Amino acid sequence: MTDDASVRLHEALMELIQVAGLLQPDQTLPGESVSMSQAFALHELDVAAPLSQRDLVERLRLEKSTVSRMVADLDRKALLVRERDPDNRRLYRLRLTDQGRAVHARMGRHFHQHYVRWVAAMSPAERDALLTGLPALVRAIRQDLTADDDAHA
Amino acid sequence: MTDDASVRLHEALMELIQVAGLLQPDQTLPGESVSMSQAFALHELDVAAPLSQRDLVERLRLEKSTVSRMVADLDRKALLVRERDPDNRRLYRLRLTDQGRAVHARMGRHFHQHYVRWVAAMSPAERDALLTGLPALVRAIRQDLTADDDAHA
DNA sequence: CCTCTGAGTTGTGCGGTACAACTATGGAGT
DNA sequence: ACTCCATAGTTGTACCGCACAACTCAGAGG
Repeated sequence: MTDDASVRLHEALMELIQVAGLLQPDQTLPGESVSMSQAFALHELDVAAPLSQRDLVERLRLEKSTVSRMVADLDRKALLVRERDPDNRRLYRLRLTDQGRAVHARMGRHFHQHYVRWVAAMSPAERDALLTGLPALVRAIRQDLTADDDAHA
Repeated sequence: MTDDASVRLHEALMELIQVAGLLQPDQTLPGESVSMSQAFALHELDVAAPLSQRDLVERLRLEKSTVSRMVADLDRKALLVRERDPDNRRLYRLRLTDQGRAVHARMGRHFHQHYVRWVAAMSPAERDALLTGLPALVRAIRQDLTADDDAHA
């Protein structure tokens, strides 16, 4: 039954959260002074620049004031530049600097090392299963979220 | 290659973190005033009581001072009782109260509703894949962690 | 005894977040 | 044009969860 599946999913997700150390404060790169959320912001901006702060608010699901300070901090660290959109001077056009891209790349490589070890500790069948199931789960959660938003609107 | 798998795992996990709202502050039950870590503590104590605070420190991977205050809070809320171990009065023997168990059960049911919706939004094949891959991932991460601890010791 | 270890507590500080109130830019409606 | 409202971003403030360090207290060995 799907009920049993839910229970097992619950267990597995709890364990994942615990084992991944998601209860502790943000930790990204040992030497790097960027928080978890900042790392996500760098990623978003590396993949799809330019973005406004409003865009980041939606993608990171954070409050605009939080994003405002976070972006200001990244700017201070010269990881991104904020130029006003000439067509609409209310908006920023956020772009990573070369340094920002470099930090993002370094973090990527760092995490990659973990993932490689994890993948190596799994059988091919388990790996395939994970890479099928995990994206499906993300899709399912997204679906649930949008349904919720619609109901709320 | 396992390299490609790592990359895809990276992507999937990042999306999971984002979509699950793990960047926002702790949120457990809408009406319940217990934090994420407290919820985990309740779970541990419901499954395997009595536990000492030292046990919780290990299981939750938190600092002993954090656990101390957390337990004190749960005690204040009458969700658990702290009795000293008569054989060794340094240790506590933490046990949930009936109310604590009730809160844990309510939270369980609440999350369960989410999981049911998520599972329902997945195909049977995807569901099976997830329930194969996720525990395997947890096992792989644990393996990696213990290997790390050993190297550190 | 005296010292050493281990469980738990308390003082303190920090980082990340939200909420509310603010400024400033732009788009309508009359 | 002038007013009104919506939107993008900023600033003040407060909270929560966590770690680190220094402490107390109970037990074990010499």
